[in-house]
Amino acid sequence: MPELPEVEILARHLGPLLKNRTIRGVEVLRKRVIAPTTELELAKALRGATFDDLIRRGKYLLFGLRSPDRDKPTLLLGHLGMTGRMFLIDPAASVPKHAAVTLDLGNLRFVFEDTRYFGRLTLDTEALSRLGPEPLGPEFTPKYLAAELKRSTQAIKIKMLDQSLVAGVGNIYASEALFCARISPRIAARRLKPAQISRLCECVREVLNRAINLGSTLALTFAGDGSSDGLFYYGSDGTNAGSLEERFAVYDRAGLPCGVCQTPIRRIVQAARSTYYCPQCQR
DNA sequence: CACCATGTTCCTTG
DNA sequence: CCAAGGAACATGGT
Repeated sequence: MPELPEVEILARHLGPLLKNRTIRGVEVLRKRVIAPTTELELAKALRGATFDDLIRRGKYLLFGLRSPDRDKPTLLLGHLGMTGRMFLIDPAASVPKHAAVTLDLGNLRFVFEDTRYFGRLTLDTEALSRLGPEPLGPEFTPKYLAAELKRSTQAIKIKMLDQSLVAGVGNIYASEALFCARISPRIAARRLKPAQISRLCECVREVLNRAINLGSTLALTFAGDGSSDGLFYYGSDGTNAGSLEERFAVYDRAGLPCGVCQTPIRRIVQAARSTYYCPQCQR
């Protein structure tokens, strides 16, 4: 569940649940997800530490912890990769098959589970230094975007996925934002006109905000039960998540009619990833 | 068996 | 040095 809106919703839910809980033990089941931190370093930094705050930056989660024996707060960086999830379970309950890291919180167990193990939970915060501005923050302006795009020959869709351009937009919302802005995903970034850049800037904010607002309305438990614990965006469960077509105008809708002009939505491959767009509306 | 999947990093090429 | 392209990572669903 991993683009900016989903990470934002997770942070809002998990933050209050973790606040003031102290870590009693650390269990690493997949070393690769904590790299380059070692098991020893992680256990040393986290055991006895207490959760303070949880914020999102791009698609990253930043856990702030305080320790009785340390002056400075400890920062723990999380990333969900493609399939990562984080939730709290009863310590007596079984740990999921692809659990990568678990934290003993006494009467609760924090679980970071990730079937593909592309995610991260690490003390290494270097990745943050490579991130561009927050799309919902004040730095992400048409002026900024124009300056960044003017030398790039890359297709705008591919450029939107560049986390150093803007942090948090992924494959789904890149397609959605370009549809909203009526811009062809194939056009070279440097060819965008000022009016298009302004629309794109606004549309990025709009699609992300709408997804966050939708996520805020859902009753999520983050209990790891698989139905309402954060998989609000793919999920079989149309019950509280709403169907895909209610949420996405073009993503995963190849062959289905465009909601504006009825032209069939097209799927193309760019940088080895699917892009969906309306060939009529997006010129 | 084939192809597809919400992401990032590393290596190569130009 | 930089931009861009592609492979790798790992597992599961269809």
